[in-house]
Amino acid sequence: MQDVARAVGVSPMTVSRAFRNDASVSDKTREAVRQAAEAMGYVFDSTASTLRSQRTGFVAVTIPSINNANFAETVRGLSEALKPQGLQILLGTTDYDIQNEEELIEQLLRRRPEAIVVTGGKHTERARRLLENAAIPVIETWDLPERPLGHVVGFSNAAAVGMTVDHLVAHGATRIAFIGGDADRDTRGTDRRLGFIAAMQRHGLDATRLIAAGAPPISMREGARAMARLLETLPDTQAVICVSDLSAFGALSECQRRGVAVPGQIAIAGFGDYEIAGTCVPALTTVNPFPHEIGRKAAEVIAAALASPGLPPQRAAISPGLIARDSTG
Amino acid sequence: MQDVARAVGVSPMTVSRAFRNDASVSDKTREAVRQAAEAMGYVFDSTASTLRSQRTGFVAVTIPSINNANFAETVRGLSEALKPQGLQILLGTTDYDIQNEEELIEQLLRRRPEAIVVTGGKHTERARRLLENAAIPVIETWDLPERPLGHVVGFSNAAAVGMTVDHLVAHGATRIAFIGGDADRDTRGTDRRLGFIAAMQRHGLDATRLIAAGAPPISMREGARAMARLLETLPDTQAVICVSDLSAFGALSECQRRGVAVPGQIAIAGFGDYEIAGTCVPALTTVNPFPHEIGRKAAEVIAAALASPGLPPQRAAISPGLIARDSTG
DNA sequence: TCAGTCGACGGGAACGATAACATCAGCCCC
DNA sequence: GGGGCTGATGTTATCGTTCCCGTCGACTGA
Repeated sequence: MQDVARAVGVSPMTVSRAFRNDASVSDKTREAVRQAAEAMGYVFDSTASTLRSQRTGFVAVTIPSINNANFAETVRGLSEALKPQGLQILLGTTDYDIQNEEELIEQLLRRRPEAIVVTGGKHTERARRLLENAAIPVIETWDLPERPLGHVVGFSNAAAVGMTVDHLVAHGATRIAFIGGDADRDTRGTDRRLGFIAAMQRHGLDATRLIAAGAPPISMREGARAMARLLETLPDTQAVICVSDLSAFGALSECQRRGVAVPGQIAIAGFGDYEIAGTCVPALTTVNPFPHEIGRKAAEVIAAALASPGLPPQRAAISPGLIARDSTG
Repeated sequence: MQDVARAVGVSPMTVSRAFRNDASVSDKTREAVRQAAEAMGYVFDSTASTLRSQRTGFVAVTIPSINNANFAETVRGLSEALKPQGLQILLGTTDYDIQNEEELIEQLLRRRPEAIVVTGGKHTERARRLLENAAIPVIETWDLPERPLGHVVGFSNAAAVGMTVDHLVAHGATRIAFIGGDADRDTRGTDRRLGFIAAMQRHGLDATRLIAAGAPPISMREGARAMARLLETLPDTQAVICVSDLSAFGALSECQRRGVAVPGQIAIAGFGDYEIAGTCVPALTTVNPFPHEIGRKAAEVIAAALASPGLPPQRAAISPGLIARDSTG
């Protein structure tokens, strides 16, 4: 910056101002600075700017996996809405593990983000402390935690699966199964299973047809294997709800391989409204949790919280939408 | 850090050393520092460390879209292999546009990454200049550029599609079509189309059955629409290669809706070995570009380049593997 | 004409760590 | 016993910006 200043014949302070568009610099000077910088190959150094101004321009985001269209959509929504505010996403993945999440959160906080968005509402005690001490807006997403850390933009995974159960029951199904992961690692998956059980009991139906398909997140392949197990052990099942569209599609593919008619012999529903759910034959009944909307709203909350630091914790509840398609008749 | 130092009764320098595991500090002191920091809720500030040490611990990565399982896998491979080296990924998306890429690269370079990984080998002139001036290792991936900027970890998209053409021709197909995006925006998609044309000509076959399915990246839905168009305009087509497995699955689903037998009436091949290709019925013939491997190797190159600054540009060619499945007989 | 205002720009200190060098006690070994 | 070495710690200056305050000339309006 010194060098650029010398080249233009101004002070470093003026160069600094020229690079930020807000400060009072004449257009002529600004243009001269830009050109000199471009010619010299100078690239502004945010690390120094960050230290002095105490503004990093980062928003930290944790998601379970980058290889998941739903979370990717949330990140995209966030990113799009944060960009005009001059904020950039610093992304990390937890691999569906709250221990990893704790470590990741610490890593991210060292970078001094201006806000942090986490997926889910279940964290280790130390992670909670870290987030509380960070003195920045915290947004929990994809869940409606009972004991929120700060702001919340999410929905009830249990209630969303309840909608699917209601839909199947309305179509006359009574022997309904649930395919999900087997551990408590994926808390959203667990919530969906619990939501299934609660809804079945509410209808006075048997809620014990639970197929555990391995360590979450369960893939198409695991969904297929789980369906094979279901067809063999509980062949009179009329409908099955899968923890995600991916496993639901795997289940559907297994039926196709075995010549089991869907929905004729067994109805299948998924979760997430992945693109595949609308494309495959028969198209899958699913629930749209509006992942992009979650990201967009989280960005709005961040903007509001940064604008007025005393803002009380916001709670934006998203209403997932049931999408009834051919796979459930 | 001052406060922690006071609490423990040492100098800030000792605290600094205690936080980095390499320096010579007694175990007792280190432990005392950790505990004091934990108790006081102190979180290490990388921004300051970064400025003085000129080490950010960032590796910048640009990908076209976060919502793509192939690129996500590359990022995962990178991330896993960089973590043990104490490097963290700073991710940005270009939305398949080299103008966006230019802007993104500038944004990322301001953060002073220690290396940068870009997807593809086509960039604006200014982006090339920025990368060359940055004086850090540059790794181009998912391509084998003729005029590389630095290191390369990739494969020839054209040759990969050539393998698929060879496979179909070996199975007796002569009237083969290609479904892809319509613009030059997605350079890898364009390379695949050109590779298709070249391979067809090499076999002395008609290479004009090209279906343009809209602005890249083309989705399942667009693949389905393109297949509808293909079946209507060129009904004697024996096989079709799609620019990705997603569009290939869309094409397959359209055949299923129309009762067109796959592979009996028309064979379908995709690209990318997405999970869906191995799950759907019939399973899709595809090409595995080993995206995770690309990420892993890129991380290796980064490690080598950071260890020995004079390292000549590396060129790691990945050999994509054809996976023949039921969809091509 | 002159006080007041405003826009454009400069000087010096500071953000919170760490590189580089200095110090110092304890130990080893001839 | 003293020189040399090693491990643990302290001191000073510094990374490249920006905050804070100040200066200076031009313009305005009575």
